[in-house]
Amino acid sequence: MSTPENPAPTQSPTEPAHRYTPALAGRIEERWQDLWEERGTFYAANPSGALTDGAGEHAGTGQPFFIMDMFPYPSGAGLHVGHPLGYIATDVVGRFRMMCGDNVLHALGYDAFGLPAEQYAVQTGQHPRTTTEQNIVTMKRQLRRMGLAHDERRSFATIDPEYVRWTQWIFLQIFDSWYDTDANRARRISELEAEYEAGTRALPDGRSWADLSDAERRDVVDAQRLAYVDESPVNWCPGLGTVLANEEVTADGRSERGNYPVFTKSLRQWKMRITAYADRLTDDLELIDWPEKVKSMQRNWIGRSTGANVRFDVVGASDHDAAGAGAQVEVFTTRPDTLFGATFMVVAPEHPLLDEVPAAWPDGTHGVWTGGYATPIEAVAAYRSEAASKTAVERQADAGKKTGVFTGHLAVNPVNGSTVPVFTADYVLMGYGTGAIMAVPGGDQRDFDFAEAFELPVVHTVEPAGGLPPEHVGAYTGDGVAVNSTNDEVSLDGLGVADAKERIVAWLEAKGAGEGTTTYRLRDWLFSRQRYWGEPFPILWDADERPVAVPADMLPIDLPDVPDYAPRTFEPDDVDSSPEAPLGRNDDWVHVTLDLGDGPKRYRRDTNTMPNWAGSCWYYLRYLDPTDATDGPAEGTAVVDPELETYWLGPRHNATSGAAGGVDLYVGGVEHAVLHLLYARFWHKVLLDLGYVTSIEPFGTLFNQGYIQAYAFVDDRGQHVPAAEVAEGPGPDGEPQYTWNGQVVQREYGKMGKSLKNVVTPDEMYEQYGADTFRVYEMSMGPLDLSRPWETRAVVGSQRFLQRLWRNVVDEETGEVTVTDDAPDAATLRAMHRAVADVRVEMEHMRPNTAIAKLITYNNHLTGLDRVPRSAVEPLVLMVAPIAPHIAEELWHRLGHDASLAREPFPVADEQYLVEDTVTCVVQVKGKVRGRIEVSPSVSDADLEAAALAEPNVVRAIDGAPVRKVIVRAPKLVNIVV
RNA sequence: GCCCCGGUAGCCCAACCGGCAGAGGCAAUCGGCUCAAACCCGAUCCAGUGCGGGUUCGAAUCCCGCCCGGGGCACCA
Repeated sequence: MSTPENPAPTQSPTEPAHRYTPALAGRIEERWQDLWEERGTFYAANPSGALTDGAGEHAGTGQPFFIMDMFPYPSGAGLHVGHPLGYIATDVVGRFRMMCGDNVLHALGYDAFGLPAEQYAVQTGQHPRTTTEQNIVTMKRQLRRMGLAHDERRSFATIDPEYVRWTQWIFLQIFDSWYDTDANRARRISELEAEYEAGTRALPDGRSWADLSDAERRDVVDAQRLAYVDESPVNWCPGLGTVLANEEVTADGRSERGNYPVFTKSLRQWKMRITAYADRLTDDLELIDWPEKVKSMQRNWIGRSTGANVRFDVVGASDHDAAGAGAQVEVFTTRPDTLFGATFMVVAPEHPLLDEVPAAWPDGTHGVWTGGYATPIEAVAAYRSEAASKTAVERQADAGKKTGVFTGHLAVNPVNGSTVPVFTADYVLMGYGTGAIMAVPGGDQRDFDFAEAFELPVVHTVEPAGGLPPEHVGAYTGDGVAVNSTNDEVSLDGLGVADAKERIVAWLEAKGAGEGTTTYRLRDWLFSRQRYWGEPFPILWDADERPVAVPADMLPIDLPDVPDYAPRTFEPDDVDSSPEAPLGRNDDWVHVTLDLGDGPKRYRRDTNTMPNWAGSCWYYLRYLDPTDATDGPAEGTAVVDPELETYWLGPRHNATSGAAGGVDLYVGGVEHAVLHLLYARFWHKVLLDLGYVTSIEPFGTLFNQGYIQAYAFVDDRGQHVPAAEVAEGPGPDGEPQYTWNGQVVQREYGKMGKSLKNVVTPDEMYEQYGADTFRVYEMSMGPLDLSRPWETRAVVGSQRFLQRLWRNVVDEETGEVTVTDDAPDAATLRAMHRAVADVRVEMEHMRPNTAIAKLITYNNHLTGLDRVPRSAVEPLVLMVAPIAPHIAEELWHRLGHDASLAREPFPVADEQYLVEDTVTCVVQVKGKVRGRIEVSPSVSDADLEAAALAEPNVVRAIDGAPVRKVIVRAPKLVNIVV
């Protein structure tokens, strides 16, 4: 077995024995990876407990710095070169922070439950646990070979029973909570019961607690839990055989995963009351350092909008039958100031008002309103069934086209007593606001379109200064002042929009006709799935079909063996199908007899599993305290030791941590903007309310990395051809042309994927270049947040850089270290300190691409020297270390240092070498460069101006014209205006 | 339709608060090394910053209006 010091002879006899070849790089890399592991080099020290650093010490004076990657899904397909980009970036930051003296915590776990793992297992006919664990082993090997500075002791997978235990434990905490809107936080169910018992809190429906049976009391409480079961319309996806959360359904009504149709079906399902946190989830975005794009996506998804609920009396109907007599319809509007312009109403087709409609059309019904039907009953029934049968896709396609029908109901506008017709139309959604709107065609384009189609009157109640131009057609949605908005008691005329809103809301509230309110687009999170590969719910159903929490000491509830773990799926468009949970297939598991303190009883286990998001909702906490309760409080009842949470995550736990605390750097793709990131924030806030954490937000700083894209090539038949075998050459017109086996192929730009035949794997890169070269290339391709194309042939540039670095220290022929102990010359000193100063700035701002450029520049300077001074190259080796750690460790070692450089201080520039002896001053005439003069950096404005005016080329350019103005920016620039 | 990001050399990308358009890499060309080639070393070539206006002594950078590419949202009252 050869060692890096004594490499095996290379194939080619002419190749120097000690050249930095891929083979040598590989030996160096694997040796250091073993050494780091043996020494525990990257062990992060907790302030107390079992986890110390590699030397057995607890956390010292270094600032805690917690770095995280969005953890991977161990796919069966293996990694391609695009996947590790973020992992390398966080590794570079982590190693850099370590060299800056921070106590860095960086580890990687695996998100291993979920649909793809299950589907892969079904395909290969194996148990999901088998395939998932195999995939994790493969992925760990690929990632280890990259040399990531992770604390391996803190790695885990969400499928580990010890992890599942805590996922289920958190679920039970949420189940055991309700939201106190007065205190604006979650509290324990026992406190709710105590307040009901004491009579200090009224029951929602006004009944008396004392009068209720035990069963009734449980129903009251169960309905208020943050994790609750209810029957309501949910997203049912027959193609996947499970229900889905709103966040998992695309805008055109298909499943995000698998792209199957999704139908609305009323089912009894578990939900999480995330809506209780809508305000805090919106407001606290102010406290964290996230990309504005992600923040706005979250705000958008939560969709807070303030306005008013206004009640319209429904009239007229009583003349025909009893339906609706004395009834009211409540609408939500963000523009109560336009109430005087409401000339009709629209309710969603599913609105309960339509359950009974008048038997005959009232007087004054326009022909166009009826849709040709003889009675409102027929018209509404027809429209409702038409709307119900419309798929989300069709509805989407029809957006903008206004359909609807008059319901026969008339309502009274509370501000002016005018009678307005009530229509139903599918442009009003039952799921938003109250499912009913007041239509103001003068102020809303959608209402205007509807009014035009149905010949309804238009009243403008807002006008811009100077009034609407006579040629104005359509709604006026701009700013302006109220007009036509006066009744006997209140007038809005002349008020701006904000003032008008305030005045009319006050009037509505005084009249009892409405009140100011806030609505949200966010819905409660549908939390149950009818799949096998997920966490079972720690819930038992008693004989009365009421839920009972499994005691914490009985956790985890393991997945049962079932004869078939494939989900029961259906034809993707089978609307009438219903979910069937695979866990129900094991009768022995489902039915249990347990003594929960009131004697042995029969229970039925909940057969749902949790969504994939559950495990990723709290994994950041697991990194802090990965050894379960052994590190925690004596009873072992908390998900994370409070001391560790405060140390790593608490508000202002280091110099850059904000008031919300949280992970110091969280890197991942933007695709989780509203799913994982919203759910995790919600769980974190529940844990905060219950006192388990002190940080207000889980992720203090978020960074979205770009994607590595790739070119793919297709032939005439549209078939992809292997990208690696495509040749590029000039075509007949001089433009680049691509050929494969002699035939011309077309180039496409996009993802890297098996079916596109353009996958490049990290393993190939290790083999052909080594891990360090691969790392340097990925980091030098461009800024981290930009997507860019992979180009294997360009990797050689990074390899050349490392080879030159190697040769600056080691003789390729003999393997001898060639550095001298001579003092560097002045130019080298200046170049070195310039590089040190610049590289530090680039690293601090997470710009490895420009840091590498400056390292290359300095390395090239050293290459030009006859002998490289040790003191000139050692700082370079240290600065390279975060990006290419193996070669840096090896050179550091060969330069005579016994210890790893992982915690050597990152070089600091000496100011005195940063000032140049002279600087080149540019002299412009009318903004154009006409001359250059060498001057002292400390030259005075006056001297510089005089020198500039004397410069021969400048004199020629001025050509005797009178000088009007001279702008001097000493010492770099003079601009002469003539 | 609305919102966000981007457009600089053949390609990937730099350019701080407006101050010489170029740090780095790839490719190409030439030269050196070599019996020769590859590797390696050295050098050269290449854009006036997507388009049109404006502000300024001076604009890749700031403002206005467009074009192209990528992403997000989309009958949310």
